[in-house]
Amino acid sequence: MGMKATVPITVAELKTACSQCNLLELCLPFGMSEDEINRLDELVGTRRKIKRQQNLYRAGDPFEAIYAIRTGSFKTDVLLEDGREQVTGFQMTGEILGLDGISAEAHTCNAVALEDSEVCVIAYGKLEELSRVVEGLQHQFHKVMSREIVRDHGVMMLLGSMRAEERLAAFLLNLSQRFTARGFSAAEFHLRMTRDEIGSYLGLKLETVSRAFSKFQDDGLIAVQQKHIRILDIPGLKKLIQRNASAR
Amino acid sequence: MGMKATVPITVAELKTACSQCNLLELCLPFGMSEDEINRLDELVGTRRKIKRQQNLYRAGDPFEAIYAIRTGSFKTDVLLEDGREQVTGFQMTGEILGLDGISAEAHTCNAVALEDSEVCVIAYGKLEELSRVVEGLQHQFHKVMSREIVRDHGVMMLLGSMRAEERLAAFLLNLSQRFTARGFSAAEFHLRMTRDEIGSYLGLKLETVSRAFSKFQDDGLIAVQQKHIRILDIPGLKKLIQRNASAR
DNA sequence: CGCGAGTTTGAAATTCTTCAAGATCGGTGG
DNA sequence: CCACCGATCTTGAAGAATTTCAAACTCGCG
Repeated sequence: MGMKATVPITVAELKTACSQCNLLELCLPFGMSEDEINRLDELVGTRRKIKRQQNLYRAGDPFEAIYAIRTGSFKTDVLLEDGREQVTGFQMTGEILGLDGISAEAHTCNAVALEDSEVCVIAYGKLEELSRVVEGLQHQFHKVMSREIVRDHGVMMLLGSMRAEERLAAFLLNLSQRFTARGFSAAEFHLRMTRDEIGSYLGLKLETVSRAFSKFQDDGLIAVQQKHIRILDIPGLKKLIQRNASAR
Repeated sequence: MGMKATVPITVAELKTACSQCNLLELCLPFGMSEDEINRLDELVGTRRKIKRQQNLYRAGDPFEAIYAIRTGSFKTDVLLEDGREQVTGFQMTGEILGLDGISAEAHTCNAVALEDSEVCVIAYGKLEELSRVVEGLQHQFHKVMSREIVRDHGVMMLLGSMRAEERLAAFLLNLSQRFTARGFSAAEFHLRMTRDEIGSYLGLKLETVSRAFSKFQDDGLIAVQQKHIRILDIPGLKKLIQRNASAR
């Protein structure tokens, strides 16, 4: 096991050049010039595979890196002492995980893979360093963080002001839109999360989620078969969110 | 009204040196070296006074600056087409407003002064520029954004997994802790927001908020007199949050 | 083929909201 | 100086939404 400086390494196995990545328009480099993106190659140290149900990180883990999802999907959640779980988000390819850790130099939530997944590991120190010289990277990184804040406000709106069916409609439309952005069907997809996880995210019990799914099916808005969803009436779902003027 | 280059200007009226500010440990410069803080003087362009009930910015306004609260307090909210309001946060001195605007170069929520207030205007372009050369500023700014994300997750926990009384208890404890950090009493303070605004923030109707206040008073946890709050039993409030194991 | 995790559905219980009516407060004008 | 006004807050009672509890169903997998 001697170390030989000349041992050839298949770099592609370990590192991922952002410039070669097909997730460019969804991920951190979005909006950067070609020139700038080429300077990002040192940014992504390694990739890391995470098996379904495994943690990418846990609350309390020291913060060292943020992660860009290359394949697969995740949920993030926070736990209360008494065991209550709140899912704070579901993330898919191109989205960034771990931003919560910057504030206290430790992660504050758990990130769990919903399926076998792979992430690009972006050492945070390197990111700060590089974003001091690559303006586009600095700006894009700020945008990513800000987008997360805006997204969170949307979830608050959902949880604080919408009723059960509106929440689920908003959730489905959000998924649909994100699948579309990734080149998948807007109308047909597989849920990677359980009813319980959806419920936790939406502030509802799993039975309530299930009932809302059934109701949508009865109303001809969607076709559900366990985790397989087909949206039949997108405008109908949209109307649901905006019309029910009665708040909670 | 001729312009004379030699007219003496009382700079202190227009600009605020961070290095002279008593909010240092609460605000953006927190954690930076004295040396670094001295390089911040060009950062804060002007101060701006906002009267009670007036907007610092509105959803849709072009994004140009973030704001540090010097005096007073604010709420931020998002509105749905049908008029529903979701208060996304209450901010006090030293806290930063406007981070939501970075993502789309336009603000996505409204910021309204809850009392006559004053903010430091931090031009965003200048902030990016300066944070490329002042490492401490870069890092602190990232921390501020990350902290906002963590805070939002806490609100999601609140809205998604707690019942009415738990939410109010968590809200009061959070206020108490933030007042303490500012050198005010942890146990006695004036609420700057209405029951309706608290309700919107907590995902409850104002009557529910009022009833929870009354209940806490009956239980000897607090003394309420309209907006004046005296907390009598902080451990009691804390227990409320963690003990009620039954989730929603 | 059967097991178990995840899902659906029903009925009762609970929490929160809605509607309605008074009460309280700070400020204003006679 | 005081009565009154509007805004805000409190409280009660009825109603609605969601949860809880319980039981049965479905599907993929060993």
